[in-house]
Amino acid sequence: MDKHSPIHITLEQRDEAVTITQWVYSSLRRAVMLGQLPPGRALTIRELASLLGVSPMPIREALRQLSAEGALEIQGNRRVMVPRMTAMKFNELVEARIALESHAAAQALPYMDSDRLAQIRTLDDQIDVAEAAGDAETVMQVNQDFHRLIYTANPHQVTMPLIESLWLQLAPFMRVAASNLVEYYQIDRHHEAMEAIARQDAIALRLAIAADIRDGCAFAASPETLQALISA
Amino acid sequence: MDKHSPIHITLEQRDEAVTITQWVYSSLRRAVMLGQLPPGRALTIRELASLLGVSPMPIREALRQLSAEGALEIQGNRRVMVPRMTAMKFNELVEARIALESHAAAQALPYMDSDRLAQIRTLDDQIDVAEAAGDAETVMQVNQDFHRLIYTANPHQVTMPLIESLWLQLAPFMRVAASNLVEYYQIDRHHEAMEAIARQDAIALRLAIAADIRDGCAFAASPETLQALISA
DNA sequence: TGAAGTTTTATGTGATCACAATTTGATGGC
DNA sequence: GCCATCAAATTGTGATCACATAAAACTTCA
Repeated sequence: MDKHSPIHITLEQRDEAVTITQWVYSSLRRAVMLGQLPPGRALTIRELASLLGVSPMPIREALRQLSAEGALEIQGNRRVMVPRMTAMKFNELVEARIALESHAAAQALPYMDSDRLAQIRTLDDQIDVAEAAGDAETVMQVNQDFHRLIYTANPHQVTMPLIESLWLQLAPFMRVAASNLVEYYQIDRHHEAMEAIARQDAIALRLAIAADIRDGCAFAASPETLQALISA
Repeated sequence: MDKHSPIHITLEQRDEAVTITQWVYSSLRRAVMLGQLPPGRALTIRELASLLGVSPMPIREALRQLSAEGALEIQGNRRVMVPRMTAMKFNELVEARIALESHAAAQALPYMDSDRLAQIRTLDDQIDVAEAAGDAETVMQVNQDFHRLIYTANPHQVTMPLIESLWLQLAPFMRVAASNLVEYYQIDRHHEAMEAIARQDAIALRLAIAADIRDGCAFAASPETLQALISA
């Protein structure tokens, strides 16, 4: 049944109030985020359907949505797979993140209030704890929440879906790299960002976000790491 | 059969080599671009199916893809529609365009060659012609091609899908506004951009692109025009 | 032994159907 | 005249099926 490598997806509890398609979507989305789907591996509808225990229909819809979001790629053969990464593409994704997220942060700054800043500080503390425990998985997860909580201060959301798309494209490769090395440098950048928010200093915030992203992705941009990611 | 207002979609010729879903997708996409689908109007799968003369299945897939791209919006009721516009959201979309496209232009600049620049100049001439003829439709169309041809000089594309998403969200409202007024100011900005490309001047290119977008959307940002768009 | 041609299998696409939930339109009461 | 209530119609969701195409496996020949 398995073409090349077997696939294992950690299923989450199925909520009755939600449609099967939505459940399949979030399941597959997390599988992509966690790097559970090998890049280049062809995903067949029927295989995923039996894997998740549903009919092919919700799988089709979820795959199309994920493809539209850049998480998956539809080849000419009409086969769908996790896109393969290249060093140049990785760099482009990081640069796009910097451009979009520093902009999103600046646009969100005027809407920031003390409540939200307090929540952001809480997340930063959680990252601290996870970092000390060497839990790279949680660090990445909460780090995303940290960034999202900043950008979503802006009630007129147009950038967040675009940013999520970039995260989806980077995540499977970031994770492989992150497992090698738990970083602690981000703390400084996060503090810079939080101070900039407190001061309502847009320029400083942009710089802090940009530096945070660049630092967080720099280790993966080393030739040997990238090579490992690509061939993986 | 029609809930509130009747819908008319200009169908393009169905290419046999392409799947029905793809044809439906491009048809609906263009309908959104041309503002043929009234914002807020609920789109039902069966209605579109009979309108396009296909089964509900390809419609479902196309709607999901367009929703993932931000062209359509799925409400809690599981109803799909063209998102309504607000003045603030319009502004956010324009600012996001500026941030993303000026970045994309700068990232594409090193890859630009004389062949592509010549093609870009050709498109600018076509805009000139359409402008003189008062053909706002063609102006918008070719103007998009103009921008796209700049950004896609970069062979490692990650920003173009994001930019297309912003275009999709803005287009239906831009068109309504553009029908009131055919602009000619863009020519200057386009010349600035092309000169910057010829000089490989990234900063000047960023400024030209940003100014072009801002100018092109400024007329729509006037309170009265926006009000007309929102209530339309 | 290896490559080309043929058969067999697997897969995506699209149509049809059943069902539950939502919306709509009518009805009755204040 | 207006709103709550209920019945009928509509709609999205998901499953199953048929078919054309692509991939894979097998056979055959050089």
